[in-house]
Amino acid sequence: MASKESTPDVSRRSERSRRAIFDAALALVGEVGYPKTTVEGIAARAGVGKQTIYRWWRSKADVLLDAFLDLSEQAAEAAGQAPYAIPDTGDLAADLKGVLRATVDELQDPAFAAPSRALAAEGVVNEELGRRFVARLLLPQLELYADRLRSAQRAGQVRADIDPRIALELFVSPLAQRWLQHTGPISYEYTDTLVDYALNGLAPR
Amino acid sequence: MASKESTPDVSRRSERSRRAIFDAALALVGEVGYPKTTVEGIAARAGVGKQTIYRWWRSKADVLLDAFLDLSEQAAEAAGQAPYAIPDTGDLAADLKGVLRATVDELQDPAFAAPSRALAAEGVVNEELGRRFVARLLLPQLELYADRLRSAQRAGQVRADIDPRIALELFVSPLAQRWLQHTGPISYEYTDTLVDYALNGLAPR
DNA sequence: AGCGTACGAGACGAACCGTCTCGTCACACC
DNA sequence: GGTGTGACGAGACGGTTCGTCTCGTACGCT
Repeated sequence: MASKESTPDVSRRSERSRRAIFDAALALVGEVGYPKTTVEGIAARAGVGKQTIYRWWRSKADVLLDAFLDLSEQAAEAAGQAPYAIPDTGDLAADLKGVLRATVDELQDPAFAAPSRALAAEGVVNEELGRRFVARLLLPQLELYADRLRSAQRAGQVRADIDPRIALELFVSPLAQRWLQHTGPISYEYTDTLVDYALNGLAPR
Repeated sequence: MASKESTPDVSRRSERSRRAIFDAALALVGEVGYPKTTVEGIAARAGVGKQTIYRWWRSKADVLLDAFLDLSEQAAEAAGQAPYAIPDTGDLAADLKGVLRATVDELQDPAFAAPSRALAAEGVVNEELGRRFVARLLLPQLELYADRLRSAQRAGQVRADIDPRIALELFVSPLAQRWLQHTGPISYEYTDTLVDYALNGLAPR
């Protein structure tokens, strides 16, 4: 006897509907924007009853989070084995600049940017969803930077007393803020500059 | 003959209603959250007809932006003459740490944080409003940091070839991102560390 | 084979939306 | 001061979406 609140019988779930809902949600967010995307609209486009959505998710934000996670997994598989590991050529500055340039490209891709923006915005105001978004998407990404910085510490290219988890924010957060809040333009030149400033510092050497 | 689209006769506007709407909007956002704040709710609480709100603003986000700008001005006046100018004692690190600590306190204040969060979130997804939010609130703040950094450049404490507008992001953006996206805790120790890392760089000196 | 349950479809009341229409009253203008 | 214009509070209105519910159908465990 399953608890009344728990999700229904997962083994009988229609994979076909699940995928159709993901596709419809991502498409709608890209086409009409997040605020105008409705559960009814998703259901209609997916050829699915509303109840089927409400049976498995609690809100449209929930649907979009799962849809985006699914999209990310697909993208990761398509991109090859290691999902977005940061290269380690021994040249820290070059490695970081390369990854940030790839991120810049990603942020310009509407298919990726629209749902990502929507989820980030929802997370700002809805703490519970925000924490899930961060834990499942953002933090794993940040951890890759931390790993690369630790490697640089072992190589003596970064001071040993530096906390990698904070250090990475010096170049990641500015890019994130410019993108999210439109506080400035985004370009390769900009991210390259961030890396240079972060590694060398603002004070004269 | 005024254009049909322009705002109605401003000289006949009720200041009483304007203030009541601001108070109600800020109170509701703080109490029930931004998504559950409605135009009808604001009108009812302010003791005002809905039309009076739609006559002067286009959306609840617009109302909240004006309400928050008003709140900021009041706070600035109450805090004294110069609105949040960054002190210049000659010790750049200490000055920055002081201001950032004050910002940390501000971000913990619910009366200030709730509407600020709501506007930031709306701005992420609504670019037009986002740009106004940034132009009228965020950029003026950032310019103060840029000014302080330019002063430090003249004093030889910051390299002359550094772009102050980008440099300030090294310590401002990480704090912003942690606060907005809940990517990590916020504390004096954290912001102090950011300033140290940014000024001295991650690489060994 | 059959039972159970997820499914598509859509009806339902509730909440808000944004527009509109009242009658009232404050204030700008003369 | 007197007058008339237009903003005001109030709320009715149709439309949209919400989240719940109730059907009959058909898929998939056991």
